Amino acid sequence: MSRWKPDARGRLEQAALELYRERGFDQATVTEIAERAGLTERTFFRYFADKREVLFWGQSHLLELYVNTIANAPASASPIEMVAAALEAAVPIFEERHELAQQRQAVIDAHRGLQERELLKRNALAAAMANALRQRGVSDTIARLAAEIGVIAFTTAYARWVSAPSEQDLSRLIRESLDQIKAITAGA
Amino acid sequence: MSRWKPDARGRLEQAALELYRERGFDQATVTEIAERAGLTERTFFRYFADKREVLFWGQSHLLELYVNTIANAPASASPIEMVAAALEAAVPIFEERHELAQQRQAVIDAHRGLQERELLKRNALAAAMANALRQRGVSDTIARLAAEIGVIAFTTAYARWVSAPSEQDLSRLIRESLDQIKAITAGA
DNA sequence: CGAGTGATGTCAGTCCATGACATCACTATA
DNA sequence: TATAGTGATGTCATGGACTGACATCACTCG
Repeated sequence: MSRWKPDARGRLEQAALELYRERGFDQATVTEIAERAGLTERTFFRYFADKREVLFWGQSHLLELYVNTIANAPASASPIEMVAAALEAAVPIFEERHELAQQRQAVIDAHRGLQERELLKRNALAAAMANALRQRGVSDTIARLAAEIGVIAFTTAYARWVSAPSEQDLSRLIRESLDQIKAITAGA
Repeated sequence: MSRWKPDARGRLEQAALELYRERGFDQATVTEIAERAGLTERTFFRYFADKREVLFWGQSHLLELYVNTIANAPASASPIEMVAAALEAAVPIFEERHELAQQRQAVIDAHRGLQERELLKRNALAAAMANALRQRGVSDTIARLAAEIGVIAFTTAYARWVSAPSEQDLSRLIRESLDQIKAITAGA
């Protein structure tokens, strides 16, 4: 038997989600989370920068997927098509975890501070995609705007997908959002 | 002479901006801010929910302006035109305070936590505009997307306007961003 | 003139977050 | 196989953000 139980990070993530659901984010202390995971408060803060981050750490590899997809998109694609391809590529990751996504989102929706963090993560995704677009030769402003538009389309679609009682096709919802954005701007 | 010096809130705002600029957000304690304003820490927290909010409280009346502008837009206007009109209406408020905007933005750009708060405020603006659009009969999804697009256009334009050494026409920058968004989506 | 009222102060307490240092199973290598 | 790391974790101390409960006291109003 090894010295420590494996997957400390995963145990902390699970304990945190449980406690945030049971008593709400503010009522759950870091000490409690750590205890439930069989660790100490200090160790919690070695894995996660703060009490909120524990709900978002898993997103870090999404960013990589988005960036790689844009980097490998066909040269013929327009900026918004590259972004759409990236969003599409990540769909399976979400569809495998619909229930977890619902639980997690309910916790976030109940707390301003968590919504803040979610927006920051979204912003980071947009910035990373913009950067990837720039490396494909897209001008700075167009890259930023295309990435932001993509994030909006995804966010809108994701919100509907998460809150839907029966599971819908996330890809289709994303495409619908992009089409609607196109219609809105064209109509001006 | 009245019992207290007037404008406690304003004094706190100014003291906070000064200290955040002098030593950075993390190094400035609330106690110091309150002392510089001739008050106590406890009073700071009566005016502002937390240490970040002091930089954003002033935006609260912007929201009102956006909402009113959309409420009074001509019935013939499209959703995105209503949003553009709202953004346009707020331009003078910013143009009167270019230097303050620069100082404030420098502080925010230097601190993740403040960027988070800024995103939350932006999100609140988008939500308020979406709501105003809904009351003008726009469907829920279109209202949300149009408001978000408007916020992106504004954010992009504002970033350029703030960082520009010589003062540019913010209205023009906003219109340019909207045009670029239109081009990006149309090209898909 | 006395009873509020409201902005501010005082005090005690909780929890988040971090730095410094200790522990000790495991590993590598001489 | 002895020994010197190594790294994940624990322990301890501390500071600072935030909150609730209660005190103060110039001002106002009847």
